[in-house]
Amino acid sequence: MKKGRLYNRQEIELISKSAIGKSMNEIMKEEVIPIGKDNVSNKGNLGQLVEQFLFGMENNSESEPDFMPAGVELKVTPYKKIKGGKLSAKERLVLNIINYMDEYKNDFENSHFWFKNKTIQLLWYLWEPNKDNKDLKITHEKLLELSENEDLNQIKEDWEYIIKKIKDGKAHEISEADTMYLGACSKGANASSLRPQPFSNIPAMQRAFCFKNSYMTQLVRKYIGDYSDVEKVLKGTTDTFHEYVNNIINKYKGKTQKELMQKFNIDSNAKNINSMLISRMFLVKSKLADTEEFQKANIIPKTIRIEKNGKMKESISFPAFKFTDIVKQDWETSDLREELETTKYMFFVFKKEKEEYIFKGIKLWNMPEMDIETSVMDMWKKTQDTILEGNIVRYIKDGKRKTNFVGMSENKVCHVRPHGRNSKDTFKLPVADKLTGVTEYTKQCFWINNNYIIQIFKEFI
DNA sequence: GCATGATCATGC
DNA sequence: GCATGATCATGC
Repeated sequence: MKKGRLYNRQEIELISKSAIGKSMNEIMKEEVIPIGKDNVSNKGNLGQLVEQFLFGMENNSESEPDFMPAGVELKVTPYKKIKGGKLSAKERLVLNIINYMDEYKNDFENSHFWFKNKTIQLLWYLWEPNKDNKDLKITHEKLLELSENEDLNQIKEDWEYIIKKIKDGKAHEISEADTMYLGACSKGANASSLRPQPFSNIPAMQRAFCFKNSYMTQLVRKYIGDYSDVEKVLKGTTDTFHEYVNNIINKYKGKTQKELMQKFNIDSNAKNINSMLISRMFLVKSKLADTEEFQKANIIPKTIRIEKNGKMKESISFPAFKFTDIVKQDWETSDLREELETTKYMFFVFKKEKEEYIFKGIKLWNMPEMDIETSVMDMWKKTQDTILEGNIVRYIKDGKRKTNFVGMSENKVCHVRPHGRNSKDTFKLPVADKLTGVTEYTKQCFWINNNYIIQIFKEFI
């Protein structure tokens, strides 16, 4: 039988199936193929170990697919259980590094991305906390043929978007949140892993193509479990996501809130009335944010109101954070940084004219890297310090506690403010507050400043 | 009118 | 009962 890199597609699939139900330790014990044993790394890099012990391949960093001439790329990737018993990808799937100097010369069909990744043999393992990597079990496999994939058109559109940024001399402005399914994630230790780009003198952060974490989560749910209850936005249409969204927006643009409420037969004075309206526009029963396409692309819909004077009264809230989580994290791997780098926001704009809010359209936006790495980082680190030092309450006046958290006037992009049912809705503090001695405090969250975000809505004002 | 603390209505 | 998106209330 042929070996290692020379396996054909059927053999690759067969061997992959034979690994199901086994941990790396078990596979290594079997010693089916004891090749390359001398340079086994003990770091527990499962991808490398699978290559060596399951397929008998030497480690390589070739720029062609792992199996040649079969043209199959091997990927070993984790998923996990999250609350409610649902499954989720644990990581984005990192594909090939983007060579800014070369990749733009190609069409999608002869791109390096396509050459390397058009056929991917996936091996999924279930990640569990506090377990050695080599004890985690491989549970599922799937040969992913991108050419037959229902998402191919979107993936191609994403690839072209990234390439266009390179051609425009804007490789340094690329963000993983730019695109829907195929992203360009940063690769390298930190922001100092810079590379030249062909149409600008500004060095750009090294990036790799990846399937976004959100996209991988949907693959996990589709091929491993939990898929049935996910509602699709695109039903019985050949439109792409963006075309479909545009059609819907054009249909309702210019209508007043009252007209929309009548049309959809909603009578409510809920604070989230506008988000109820947009769910109805898209004909979805669940929340728009919970639909397959929004989940896969990690797009979060938000409604905003612009007042007659062209300003927003309110800032934009995030879910409450846990004080105990913030102190455990580093900025580089923090939840907030991860979210801002990978999330695209779809703002549904309602503007007040005369005495009525009118639906004006949508704006897709993700926060520029520059703001994340300066203002947001600054706020996050100060928040962590404040909690760690137990230095939350500054003083109390009229029964209201003034805090030392970063305020709106202190930071151009974002701030920290309460976010709970009321002031008694609290989370535990890791360190008791010095002034008051309390060991729990009103839930807080990060907010995007209204006077920062308003600048992106110029076209609606 | 802005900044900040506080809270509401919904849906699961 | 809780998380969440969204907005209200008040003092300077």
